[in-house]
Amino acid sequence: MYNAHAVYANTVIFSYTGGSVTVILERSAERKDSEWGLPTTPVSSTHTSLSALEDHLRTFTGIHTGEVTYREQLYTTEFLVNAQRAVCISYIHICHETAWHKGAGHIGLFPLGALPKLSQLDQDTITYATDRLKAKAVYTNIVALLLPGDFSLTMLQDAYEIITGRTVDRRNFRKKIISLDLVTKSKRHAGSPTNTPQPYHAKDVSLRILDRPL
Amino acid sequence: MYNAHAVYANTVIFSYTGGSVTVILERSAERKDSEWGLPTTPVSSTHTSLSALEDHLRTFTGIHTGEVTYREQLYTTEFLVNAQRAVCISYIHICHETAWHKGAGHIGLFPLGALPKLSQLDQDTITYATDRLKAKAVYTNIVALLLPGDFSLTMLQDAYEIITGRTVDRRNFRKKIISLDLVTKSKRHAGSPTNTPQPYHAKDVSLRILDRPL
DNA sequence: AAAATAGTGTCTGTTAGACAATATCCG
DNA sequence: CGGATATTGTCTAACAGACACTATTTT
Repeated sequence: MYNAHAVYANTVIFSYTGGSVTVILERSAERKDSEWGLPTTPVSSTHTSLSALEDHLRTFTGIHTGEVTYREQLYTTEFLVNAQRAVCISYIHICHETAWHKGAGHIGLFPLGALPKLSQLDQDTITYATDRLKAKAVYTNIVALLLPGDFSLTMLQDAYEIITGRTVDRRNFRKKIISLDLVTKSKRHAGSPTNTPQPYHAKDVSLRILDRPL
Repeated sequence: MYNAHAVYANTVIFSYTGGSVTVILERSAERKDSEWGLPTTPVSSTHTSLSALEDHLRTFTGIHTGEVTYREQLYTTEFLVNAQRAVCISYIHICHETAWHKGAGHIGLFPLGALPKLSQLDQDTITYATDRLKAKAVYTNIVALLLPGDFSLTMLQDAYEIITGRTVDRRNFRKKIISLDLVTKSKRHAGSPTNTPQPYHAKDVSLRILDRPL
C-alpha cells in the first residue's frame, strides 16, 4: 500500500502525588537516547489506538480504566523510524493518585519539575500536555479530577497554584470554589480534631466547563 | 508490516463570506453516500499530512498558503476503508475571504447553517471544528482573522454573534474590542460619506490569547 | 420627509482582588 | 504557653451589562 504508515499511541499520564504534579514514565531497553519515555504502544490492525493504549496501561503499568478521571486526544505527530513513516497519536490521562505507582520497577513517577532525560519528541509532548492542563485548570474543574477522592481545599489550592504558576489568596480561592459549586463536604472522620482540614470531594465525576474562570 | 495503516488528511476551511461563516467542500465522484465532502487527501510516504494537504489545497482548491491566517490540528480518527485500517488527521484552516471561491465547479462554499448532505464522519468533524471555533471566538482574536483585511466593527460583531450564537450590545462590544487593542483604524477611502463605516484591520497577524474574554 | 446606517456615554450591579484576626490542637 | 494549622468577612476598584439619542446620507 503506497501510503502505509506504522501507527503508535502514547500518553501523558498526570496525577498528583506528594504535593507535586507527576507524570508516569516507562523504562525501556529499546530506547537509545534516553532511559525513560512516555508509555507507548504500537497499534495493530486489530485495535484502535485507544484500546491498544488501554491494554498497554493495564498490563504494563497497572492502571485500570476506573482510575482515569479524564482523557483526551492531544496531538498526532509524524516521524521516521528506521526509514519507515510512522504516526503517533498522543493522549492525556488524568488519574487519581492510587496504588499503581508502588508497582514494578519498570515504571516511574516523576514530578513535572524533575523529569529525567527524554527524547525530544517525548519532551515536546509533555510540554504541550502541560500547557493544556494549565489552560484547563483555569476554566474547568480538571484540578479536582487530579486529586484523590477526598481532599482539603488547601490541597486543591496547592495543586492549582503549581499547575498554573500563579499564587492566589486563600479566602478568595475558597470563596470561588464554593460559589462555583465545585466541591461537596465529605464527612469528617469521627473524633478528628477541629484543626484538621475539612475534607471535600469533587462534585463532578467528569470534566466540566466553568461558568467563569477560576 | 503488522500495524500498517493508510493515512489521510482532511480539513475544515472556515471563512466569512456574504455575512455567513462558510466551509469549503469538494465534490467527489468517489463518494458513495454524499455528493460533497471535506477536502481530503491521502498522505504518501514522501509527505507529511500537512505538506500533502497544502499540495492538495493549492492544486485542487486554489488556496495559497498566504490566505491562511490560522491553522491547527483538530483530531485524528481511525476507521476502516475496504477492510483496511486507516487514520485521518483532521485540521482547521481559517482563511480571509478571497477570490478562490469563484473557482472551478468541483468546490463549493457552504454557510454553516446550510450544509449539504455529508458523511457522518465529515459531519462530526465539522461539528467539532465549529465548537472549537466558537470557543476560540471568546478568548482569542480568531474572529478578526476570519474577516477580510479591512472590515467594520459591525461586521466583526456580526461574525462574532453568528459564531457564538450570542447577541451583544453594540457599544459594549466596541468598547471591549478597542480596550483589548484588537484592531487599528484603516484609512477611509477619500470622499466616502460620513455614514459609511469606519474601516479597521486586525492588529495581529496570528492568533492571540486575550487577557480577558470577549 | 421618511428611512437606513453609523456612531457615541452613563449608570448600576457584580465580580475580582487586596487585606488580618481568631479558634483549635499539639507539644 | 508557644507554635502550627484551619477557618472566616469586609472593603475597594474594575469590569460586565443594560440602556437611548444624534448626525449623516439616500430615496
